[in-house]
Amino acid sequence: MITFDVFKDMVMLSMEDICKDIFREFADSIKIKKEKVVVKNLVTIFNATLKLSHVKGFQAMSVRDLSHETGLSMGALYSYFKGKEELIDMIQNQGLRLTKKILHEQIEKEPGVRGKLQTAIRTHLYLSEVLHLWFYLSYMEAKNLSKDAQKNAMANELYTEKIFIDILDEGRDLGEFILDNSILTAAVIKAVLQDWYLKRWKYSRRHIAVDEYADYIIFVIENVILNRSETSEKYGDNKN
Amino acid sequence: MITFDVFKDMVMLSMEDICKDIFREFADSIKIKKEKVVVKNLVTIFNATLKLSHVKGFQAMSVRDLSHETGLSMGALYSYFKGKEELIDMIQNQGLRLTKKILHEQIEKEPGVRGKLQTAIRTHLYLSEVLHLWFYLSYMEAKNLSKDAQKNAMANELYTEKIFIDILDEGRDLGEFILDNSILTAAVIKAVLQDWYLKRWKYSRRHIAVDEYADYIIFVIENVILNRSETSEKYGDNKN
DNA sequence: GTCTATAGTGCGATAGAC
DNA sequence: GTCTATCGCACTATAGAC
Repeated sequence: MITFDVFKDMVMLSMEDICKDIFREFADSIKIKKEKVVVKNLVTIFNATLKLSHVKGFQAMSVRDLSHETGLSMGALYSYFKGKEELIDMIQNQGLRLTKKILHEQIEKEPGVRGKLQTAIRTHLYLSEVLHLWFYLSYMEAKNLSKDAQKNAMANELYTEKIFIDILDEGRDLGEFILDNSILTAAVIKAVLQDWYLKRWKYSRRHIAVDEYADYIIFVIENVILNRSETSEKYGDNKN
Repeated sequence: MITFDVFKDMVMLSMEDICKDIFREFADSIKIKKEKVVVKNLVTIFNATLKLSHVKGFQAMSVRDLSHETGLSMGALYSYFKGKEELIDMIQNQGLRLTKKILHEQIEKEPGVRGKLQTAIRTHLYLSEVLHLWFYLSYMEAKNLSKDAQKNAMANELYTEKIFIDILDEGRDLGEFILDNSILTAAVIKAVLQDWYLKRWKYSRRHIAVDEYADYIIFVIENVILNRSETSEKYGDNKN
C-alpha cells in the first residue's frame, strides 16, 4: 500500500502529461502552437480557475477575474479557450483522465479482492485530497453548465461507482463478501467518499486526517460485507 | 412509525405557517403589508425560485426569469425582497425551520434510542424527498453566495449532524450501541442522507424508492453499532 | 399593490496594435 | 504570443405612472 506523500508526488508528475493531452485534444480552440508555452499557461489557467471557482463559484467568476489572477490579458486567455464553457470542459477532462489512470494503476497492483476494495477507497480519498479543488468544481459547478459538462459529471460518477460495483460483485462471487445489493453498497461508498471533499471545512475543522477517515470508511463498509469476526481485527475491538 | 404519504401532507400544511413567520421576520424588506397577499405571493416566489435554480442554478437565474415564472413584474418582486441575496436567505430560513420542527417532532415520539435513530434517518430522507428542491438549493447553491447564506448552510449541516451525534451518544451510554466515534459515524449518516437528494437522478433512474434506501441505510448503520445477531433480523439474513 | 420604463453596471467576446 | 480598447448585451435595481 502506497503512502499519501508518495501518492502526492506521483499525481503531480502526471499533471503535465495530461496538459499535453489536453493541448492535443483541444487543438482547434487553442490558437497558440508552441507546446511549451501552452502547457505552462494552461497549468496557470487551470489552477487559477480552480482557486477562483472554489471561492466564488465558477458562474460568478468572470474572465476578468481570471485575467487578474493569472496575469494574462483577456485577449491572451481567449487564445486558450473559445469561452468559459470550454474552459470547464477542459478541466473536467483533465481530472477525469487522471482519476481513471491512477485508480486503475493502484487497484491492479492488489491481488486480493479485499485489498482491492480497501485500495480503491483509500486511493479515491487520496485523489480527492490532492485534487480537491478539481473534484469540488466537477461535482458542484458542472451541474448548472452546458449539457456536455453535466454529462461528463454524471459519467464520472457512474464510472467510479462501477469500479466499486465490480469489486463488490467479484468478492461476492469468490465467496469473500456477503452482500445482496452491490449497487446500493457502492452508492453508499461513493456518498461517503464524496463527503470528504464536499465538506472539507467540517473535517479540517475537526482535524480529521485523510487516513483516519479512510480507515473508518473501510471499517464501516467491511462491517457490512464481511463477518464481524473478520472486521473487528481491523478497527480495534470497537468497544466503548 | 409514520408513512410517507401522511408525512407529505403534514409537511405541506406547515409550509404556510412558516411563510407567515418569514413575513414577520423580514418585515423591513417586504413593502407589502397585507398578510394574505404576502403569504400567497411568497409561496409562489419561493416555488418558482426553487424550480428555476434547480434547472439553471440560482446564480444563473435572473430576476427577469423569476418575473416570467411567477407572472409578477420586476417591480412587484422587489416589493418582497431587497435583492436576490435576501431571497435565498428567506428560502433557507424557511426550510431550516421546517426541518428542525419536523425532525424533533418525529424523534420525540420514539421512546427507545434505536427507534430514535431509525426515525431520524427515515424522517430526514422523507423530508429531503418532499422538500428536495429546497435541500438541493440550500447545499448546492448557498456556498457561493453571501457569507450569511454560507453560515446558514454550515449551521444547518452541523445542527442536523448534532442530532445524530446525540442519539448515538445516548445509545452508547445506555449500552445499546457499541461505537467509539460518534462524530465520524454521524458524519457517515449525514453523507448518505445527503446523497439521496444530491444524486436524485441516479436513484430515480434506478427506480430506488425512498423507503428502500432508508431501509438499506439503517441496515448499514446498525451493522456498525449493533451486534451482528441483532442487525441481521432487520434486513433479511443478508445472503444473496 | 402592481405595473412599465429606464438608469447604471459589469459581463463575454473580439479586432487590431505591438 | 500578448496586449489594449471597445462593442453589444443582459443584468440588478429603482422611480414614477396607474
